[in-house]
Amino acid sequence: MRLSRYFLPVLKETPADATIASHRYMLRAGMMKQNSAGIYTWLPLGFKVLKKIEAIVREEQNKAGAVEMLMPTIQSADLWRETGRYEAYGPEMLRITDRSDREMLYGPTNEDMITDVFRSFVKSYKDLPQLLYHIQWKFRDERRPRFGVMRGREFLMKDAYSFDLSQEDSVRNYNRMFVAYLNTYARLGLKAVPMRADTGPIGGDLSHEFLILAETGESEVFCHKDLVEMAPPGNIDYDGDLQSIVNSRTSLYAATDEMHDANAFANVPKDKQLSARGIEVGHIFYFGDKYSKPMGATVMGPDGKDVPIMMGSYGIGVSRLVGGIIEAHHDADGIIWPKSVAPFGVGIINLKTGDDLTDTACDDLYRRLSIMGADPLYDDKADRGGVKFGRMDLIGLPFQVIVGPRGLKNGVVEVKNRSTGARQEMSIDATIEMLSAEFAE
RNA sequence: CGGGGAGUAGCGCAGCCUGGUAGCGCACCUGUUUUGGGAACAGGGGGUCGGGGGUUCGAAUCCCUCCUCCCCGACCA
Repeated sequence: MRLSRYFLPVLKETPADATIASHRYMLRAGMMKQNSAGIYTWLPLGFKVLKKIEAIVREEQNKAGAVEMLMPTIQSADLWRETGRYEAYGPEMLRITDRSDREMLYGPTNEDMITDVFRSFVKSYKDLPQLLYHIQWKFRDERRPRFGVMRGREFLMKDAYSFDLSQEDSVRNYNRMFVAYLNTYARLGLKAVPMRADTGPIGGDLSHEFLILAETGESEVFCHKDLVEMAPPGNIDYDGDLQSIVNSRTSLYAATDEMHDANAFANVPKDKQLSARGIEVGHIFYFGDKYSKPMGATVMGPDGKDVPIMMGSYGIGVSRLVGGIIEAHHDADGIIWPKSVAPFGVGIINLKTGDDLTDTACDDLYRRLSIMGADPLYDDKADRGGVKFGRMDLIGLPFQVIVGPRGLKNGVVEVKNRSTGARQEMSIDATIEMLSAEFAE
């Protein structure tokens, strides 16, 4: 993409309303624009990142055996009445009526709807287990939206739902999601720690929140230090034994403040105790027949009797992750995108547009990097060097190739690694070779 | 929902106390000179001062009311 033809409204000054890094940088880097409290327009750069994160989440869900579908954003109130949630949900649910005065709502979540889908078609235990998901916009009318996309009212969420005959069977799906989440966050460049979460009235220990550590996190967390640096499971057989992987995490202490047990935490070796703040980026949940029972979602078991389906739900806040990743990866100059989610792979800075030699070298680089799949963003605008450097640092692409007449005289360009800040001069051929290795996948 | 703060040009702000033709910086447009870390000079465009009502000869400024946004807390299947 040539910057001169892109839509990238960067801001020089920080909007007064933004107080945390991710919010500031998303506004300044032209990733989004606020429309009202907790509701944002995703501008091209932000949208591109959002879609990359979504793609990684999708790939990992598919690997784990989940099946994608899509449910609507607008739901009928009747469905929610069946589970009693229409009354119970409260003012966080955006309720609307259509032209015929039918009561509708903008979905804050989809348990009721997926249960309805399931009961419409599945009648036998032989069709279990099932694991379905979709990635869809949600709306929760938060009392206090804040921190940009970190706590928006409208947000993009991946929500998966599992259906099993028994709780024991449910654990297999639960573990699939648990492991898939570890892999997902690792690919996104995040160190997410699963922590025991409140299961509400259901009981048991089948609920975990995944949190990334960050100063600006909304929750206070306590955990064993080793959990933070633990390597992801990677490519494993999702139909194999996942329990040992899950155990490797759950055997170490980790809890948010609501679940914190100071006595248990005291048993963690002093030098391994970590108390910090965290951002919740995922939540997995087993809730049994909470929805299937009131909605009459049953299947016939091997013994010929109808039994309610045992369900779980598994959420990842996709739009929140955009902010979460920035919170984890930025410096005073701007964002530092992990390669996997960077909106573009490489930035090309032309320090003297209009100069034949420089233009030609940039065009050549741009073409070759494009073919290579490095997805370059070529700053071909007429701005001065300083403006271009600042802008490129702000939007945080992993690599910058700086091209100017001075270097070209000696046959070199400068390659800057945004993350380390290291720069080195090399020929264009060497640059292509080096970046080609970086983007080989 | 409790407490606090703020709405004046695209962004950041001053002006309000003490009423009298709406300003500054950046951004934007034109021109000239510049050009390897956010250029200089000259000229220029852009405003229902959040909305409504009131007081007054006169309201960005004083009064009433509504709306919106932000921060702290509580809340967060």
